[in-house]
Amino acid sequence: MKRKAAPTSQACSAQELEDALSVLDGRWKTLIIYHLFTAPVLRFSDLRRAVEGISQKMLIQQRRDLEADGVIFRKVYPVVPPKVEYGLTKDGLALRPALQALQDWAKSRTPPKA
Amino acid sequence: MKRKAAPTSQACSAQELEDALSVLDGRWKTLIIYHLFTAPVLRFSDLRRAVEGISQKMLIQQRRDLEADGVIFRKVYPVVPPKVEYGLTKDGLALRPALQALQDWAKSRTPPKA
DNA sequence: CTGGATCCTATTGGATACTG
DNA sequence: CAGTATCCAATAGGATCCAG
Repeated sequence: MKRKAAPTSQACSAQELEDALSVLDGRWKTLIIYHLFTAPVLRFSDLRRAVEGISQKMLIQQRRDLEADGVIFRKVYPVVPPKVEYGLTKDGLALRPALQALQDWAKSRTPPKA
Repeated sequence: MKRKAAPTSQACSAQELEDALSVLDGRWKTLIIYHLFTAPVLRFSDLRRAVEGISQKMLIQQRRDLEADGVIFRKVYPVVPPKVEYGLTKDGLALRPALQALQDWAKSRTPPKA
């Protein structure tokens, strides 16, 4: 679901949390970001292979959202076979601790079943 | 969107991240958890007022998911006017650093516009 | 290679009425 | 008070075809 600007008009800082989540929401965003941690930059096709399972549409769409949110940057090379590289911006990189914390949580909590 | 078990069958630990996100996904889950940080336990109506904007259906539904994921517990009092209290489990509380990190990120990144 | 545009379906989530 | 059930609208996301 799309979390738009929270209607929370109060002083409640749950607002900030919503703000952060709104950036990461979407089935693939976090995955895209995650994979961008593994390399300085990735090309479109690299990302598509990395995320694996993502449709072209989603990769473009969610990538664009992330770009709009200033999390990832896009560098286009004006060459014959189009070449575009994507990478994390300052804000994107700053997201690492948070994602790491989530990942740690997933690992540490009462082991599911497997 | 519902993030079901990631089909990622590889050794890639993006899986863990997905796992964590799947628990928090849903428009209100993080908000519910967030508000449960503010008190040891909250009653149904308390939560409803706290989250504010959430429909009864969503509160029940998402709360139940969180319960199923072992993030929050539910204590029913067999009294005349039904009384049920909700609180965070061990795993739920362990989620705090992660959510805090996200919140910090939201605050620290290039100030939007407001 | 990158990515835009459509069509289409599953899911999400909101409103409301009803029950113990 | 807490929870359920149903009807409905909005949206996310997948497949596919087209274009620079």
